[in-house]
Amino acid sequence: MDVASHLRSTGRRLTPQRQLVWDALRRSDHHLSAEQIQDEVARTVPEFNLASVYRTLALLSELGLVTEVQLGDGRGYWEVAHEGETFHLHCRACGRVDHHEGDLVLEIRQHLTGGHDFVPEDIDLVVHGLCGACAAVA
Amino acid sequence: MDVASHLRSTGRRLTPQRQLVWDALRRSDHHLSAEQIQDEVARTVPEFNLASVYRTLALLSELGLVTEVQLGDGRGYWEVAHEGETFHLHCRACGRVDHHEGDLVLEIRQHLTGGHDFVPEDIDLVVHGLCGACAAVA
DNA sequence: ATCGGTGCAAACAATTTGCATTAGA
DNA sequence: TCTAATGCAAATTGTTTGCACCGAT
Repeated sequence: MDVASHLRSTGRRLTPQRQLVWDALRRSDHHLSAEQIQDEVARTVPEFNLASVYRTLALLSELGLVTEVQLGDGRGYWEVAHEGETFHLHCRACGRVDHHEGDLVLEIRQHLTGGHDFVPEDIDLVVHGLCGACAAVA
Repeated sequence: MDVASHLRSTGRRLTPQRQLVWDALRRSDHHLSAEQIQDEVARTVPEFNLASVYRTLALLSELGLVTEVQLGDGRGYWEVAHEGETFHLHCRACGRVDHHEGDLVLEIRQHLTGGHDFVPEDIDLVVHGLCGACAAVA
């Protein structure tokens, strides 16, 4: 589950930059934009290059180690890839994003497989609304 | 259901540009990006301004007449707003996008309302995969 | 005659890319 | 060593905005 082996197995090199981006994502409990990753890494390695963040994310994504989520504000947010299929609960008040494992996405897949003339692959499900805390205040 | 009345009722003006953008969307059987709308309109009115397309889309969206969909390529696609809740089936081979009415989105809403500590509002569901025709060829 | 709307061009923001330099393997 | 990866800055892309002019009401 470490980057090193994933990289080596595809002939890629392990660089400090890649390790740092990966570490930042693992360490974080929430989704990070490319710029947030840069900021995070820059806390220990100032002047960390943003282009490297993007290139690393593209690579890690290709290797299936990270995933991008679109939350509706036009920029991409990244997280360590999950095992099962998950969807996102995005609070419009505090901005927090939770994942939800569970069988919902699977149900969607099954729903589609029966009858609809379509072979589902990736399912992007983002639910916008209010998280418990924010709903309580409102 | 025409733009004119919607605009007038909110004190907005009906301009040829707005009418043209609306017509282009109504006429189209699929989702259009801002640039595609410009191209479409430009067939009858060359030199149609792209900024006006964006401004018109923002306005029509605010009035609830059109909706934006994010298909994953970073740009926005637009369609005339639907009555019920729908989701999108996006074919990665031919690029076609179908909507699906039906109770799936409603089920998702219900699923969330029971137990999960979250108040769902907008549900963005895009299923990427292969449409019937493309799946047959593959 | 009023403002609201348009066109144009410049501003923006997120992401990508070309190229010379650096550094894993 | 040898080629892949980085840093930097410039280029792209989709979208937004400031402002002078124009036109729907």
